[in-house]
Order: sequence, then C-alpha cells, then structure tokens
Amino acid sequence: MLKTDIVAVLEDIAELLELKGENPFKVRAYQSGARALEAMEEELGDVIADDRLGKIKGIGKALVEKITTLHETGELEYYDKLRDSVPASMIELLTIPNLGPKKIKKLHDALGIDSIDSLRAACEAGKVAEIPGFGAKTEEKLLSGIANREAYQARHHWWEAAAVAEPIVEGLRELPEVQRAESAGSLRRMRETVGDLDFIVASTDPKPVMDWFVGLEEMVEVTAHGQTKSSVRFHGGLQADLRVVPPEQFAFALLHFTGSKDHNVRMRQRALERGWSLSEWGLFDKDSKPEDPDRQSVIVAESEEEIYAKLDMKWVPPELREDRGEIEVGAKGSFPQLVEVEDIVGVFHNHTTASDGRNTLEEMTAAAEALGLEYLGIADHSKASFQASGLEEERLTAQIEKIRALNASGKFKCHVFAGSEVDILKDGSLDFDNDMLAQLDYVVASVHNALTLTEEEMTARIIRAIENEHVTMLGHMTGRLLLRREPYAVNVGKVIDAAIANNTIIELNANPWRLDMDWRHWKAASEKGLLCAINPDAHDTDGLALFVAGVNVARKGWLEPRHILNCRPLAEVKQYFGVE
DNA sequence: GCCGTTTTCGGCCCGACTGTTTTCAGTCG
Repeated sequence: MLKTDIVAVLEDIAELLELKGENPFKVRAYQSGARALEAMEEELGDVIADDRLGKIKGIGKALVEKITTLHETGELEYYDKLRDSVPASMIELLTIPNLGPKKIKKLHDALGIDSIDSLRAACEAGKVAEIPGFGAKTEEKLLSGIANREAYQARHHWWEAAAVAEPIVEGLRELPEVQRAESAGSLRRMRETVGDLDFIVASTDPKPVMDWFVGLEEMVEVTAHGQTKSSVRFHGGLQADLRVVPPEQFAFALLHFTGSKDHNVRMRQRALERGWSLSEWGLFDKDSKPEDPDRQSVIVAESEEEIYAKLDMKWVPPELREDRGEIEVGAKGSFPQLVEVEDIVGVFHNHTTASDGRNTLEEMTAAAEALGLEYLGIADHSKASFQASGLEEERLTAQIEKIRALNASGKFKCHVFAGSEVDILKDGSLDFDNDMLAQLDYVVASVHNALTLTEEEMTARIIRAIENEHVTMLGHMTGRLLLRREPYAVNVGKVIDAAIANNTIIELNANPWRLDMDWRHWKAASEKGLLCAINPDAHDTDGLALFVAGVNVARKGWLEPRHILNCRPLAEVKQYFGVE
C-alpha cells in the first residue's frame, strides 16, 4: 500500500476511535502519527527496511507494526474490525458543526441515529430536543448545520480569502476604538487554502468593535457574539472570527491564533519546561489559575518577538509555524532570509494570444515592465495542447523571431525570453524535436494529458522529459487544482532527485489554484540542491502579479533568493540559459 | 498510543462560548 493511502487509514482509525468515545489522547496519537508519516520525505519502503520508522517522533511501537503491515499487505485486521463496529454513515456526522463524538454517541444511544438522514428526520420530528442535554435550539442548529454542511466545510483559496480579509482588517483599523488589528490563522501562515478568517484586535472598548463586525454587509449569520469573541458566516460559507483583547494581551493572542495548532503545542511545552504556562492571555506561572484575579503575566510583551525571546527563541516567521523544524531552528539561532516579493526581478512561463492567453506579446511585455520586472519569459503551449491552441513549429518559429525583433527594437526595457511550454507526451518524449527546442532561450516541460497513468509510468514519463538536455524546467509537477482536482500519481522524491541530477529546475507554479510543486517538499529539495523558478503561468496581464502567491508558499517552503532563478538579475539568467 | 537528563507510569495545551443547566458538559480552535 502507498504511503498516502496508509496516512488515510490512520486518519480513518482516529475518526472511528473518536466516534467510539476512545481516549482522546489515543485519537491524537493516530492523528499525529498520520502527520508524521505524511511529512516523512524518504521512501517508506527504505525506512521500514532500515528499521528506522520507530525513530520518527510520533510513531511508536504499535504504529510501526500497523504501518508495516499496511505497507506490506495492504490490509489491517484491527482497522477492518474497527470499521465493522461503526456504521460508515456515522463518520459523516462529525462533519456537522457543533456535533462531536459525545453528542453523536448520545444520539445513537437514545434514538439509534447512525447517519445524517436519520438525524435530520429525528430533528424534524422534534425528538432530539427531548434527549437530556439537548434542546430546541440545538435541534435548530443541527438542522441548519446539515443544510449548509457543504458550504461550511468548504475551504477557500488563499488568494480569495485574502481578498475578503484585507478590507475587513482595514475597516477594523479605522475604528476609533481599535489600537491594533491583524489577520491571524492559516491566512497569516500563507496556507494554500484557508478554512476561516481570524481577526485579532487590541482595544479597551470591545463592544463597538464587535458590533461593527457582526454588522458587516457580507455577513449572513452570527454564530457567536460574546465578550471577547464573535463569529460570523459570510455569504458562500466562509466563516470569520473576531477576538478583541486588551492591548497588553495582543501579542499573545496574535501568536496563539496564528497557530498552527502543532506549533502552539510545541511552544506550550517549551513554556512548561521553564515553569510557565502559555496561553492567548499571557505567560503565567505554571501553577496559577485563570480565575485568580491577581494572576499576572511573567512578561509584558509588545510583540511576538518578546514572547519567543522569553522562550529562548528567535521570532518565527508565520509561514514557518507548522512544526516542521522551525522550533529547533529558532532555538538554535536565526532563520534564513526568506524570499520576499521584492526579490523577484522577472517571471517565466507566461502565455499570450498565440495560444490560450488573452493578451498579446506586447501587452504582456508592457505589463511586466509596469510591474518593474527586468525580464519576461513567454512560454505558450505546444501543438499537442490543441485545446489551448498550442503552437506548431512554424508559428513557434515566427514567435521566436517576433520576440527577437521586439528586444532589438528597444521599445521596452523589459527583456523577453523566447520559450515554450512543451507538452510531455504519454511516453515521456516531447512535443517538439531537439532542433526546434534548441532555438528557444528556455523550455518549460509540462504534462497536460493522460493523467491517469500509474505512479511508475507517470514518474518514468516525467523523468524522461527532465533528462532531455533542452528542458530548462518542469512545469506544475503534479497537475493538481486545489479544491478541485487531486494531483496525479507521481513519485515526487524520485522526480526531485532526477531534476537535481540533470540540472533541471522545478517550477513553483504560482497560480493560486495550483501552487505546485507543493510547499512541503521545497525545504528538503532545495537543501539537496534543487533550483526553483516561481512562475505565474499568467494567461493575461493581470495574471503576472500572481507570482506573489508563489512567493508566499516559497516562504512556507523555507526558500531563499539563492534558491530561485528569477531572483537573479537579467545578465545572470542569460548566462544560465546560455543565450546572448 | 506516544513519550521520558526530574519519568517506563502518568501525563498528554488552554480557554471561550453556547445551551441547557442551577454548576457544567461539549465543541471548537
């Protein structure tokens, strides 16, 4: 069984145990075991063979056995028995807001409810309100939760969530009662998708701030409205939480609600080791109680830096707060200088009206120049992508000449590189022959069809393309479309190794719906010597600016300017491409 | 189920909000 499937089994087990009312820490152990396995870069088969699985933090004796059995046989008796003991339709009940394992168990014991359908029927018949601990309001909330389940569960692309959040933060900052306001949560951590928005505000007068927030025009439902916290749902299901705290607690609240949960757990452990307890309210003596009116924070912190410093750490950039090594690095010393938007001086992989773009070569060049870019790489589709009006040899040759003439004309300061996004055909050969490819300044090779090959076939196909001496970079490695299409089966580790061995770049496709190759792979890959290009894959002039989304996730992948080709000035890029 | 220079047993992050309660359990993040 493949690693990704084993991860899914472990997550399944955690859910089933949760439903059965098992020890929550056991549930967490399966969840963190699943995460540890997921984050493991090496080949699972190798790790098992070397007897190193149990050395990974979060994977103990029991999980080593279960993972090994699943890897070798694809089956696990423990899992099968567990599944047989819980109706599959019950797992779905966990996706309803305000419904957790305890209530589900009560519903099952009292009314035999084992699915969303039977729950809906029981609510509509008024039977749920009769169960002790439940009431009319709960019944109402459950029905609304069932009705809006899909919208509530939906995650949102970072780019879109940011567009919603930005005006709200601005609006909060303009309120006279507000001293400071920030977005926190996965939005601040630059996750590729965002579940809900978190706003943290410093104010000594929370009420008007809360009232402004729950009165926002886009709001359709207020789900909480308390002393320090309000929650609303916007049209489309996006949820937003606002927390208003006294100014002296702002840094603690911002740290806490930025997360991630795993990062917070590590930070709190660190505090405990030093005799303190860390929460969103401050850093307190370990043995003090929240209800104690005299409780005082051990430090006054204006900023997150001061909290980290008190725990003997450097400030951790929010993008890195995923418990993927940042605690250890922050405790030892400084973080690398992560790439910033200003470091990007040019962009490759962009389309024009010659294939499926919506702006001409000149319009794209003008737009790149307006963005202050030194160079623009054009890479229209090749002929196999006929659905995208891919260029055949004659049209590509003409485009190359046009680009050379445009550069020679001196009309723009922005230099244009002539490239192609050439299709990787099913067998790994390319859509143009080497003579054609040799005339280009650079070549992006991408898979656009036959997406259902086996992992072995797809990996071999892509590696064959990487091995072609004319291929400069690999486009959108897994073909994923976030929240819409899963990545195709490909062994990412082997592709990375092949790219390094052949001096081929792997692109970080910056389209907010792709962000491919995934940020989780970049740290280890760049340490091994992989070079990155942050490519907007722009199909119109507005699309050029999408490289910003790529910079966000590049930072999540610990990338520095030295790891990224388009942080290099024009002359160096020309040299890299071997062109004049 | 995991983990350990205070540990191989007894912990495991902490607190707000809601609803249904007469003091708290459940859920969420």
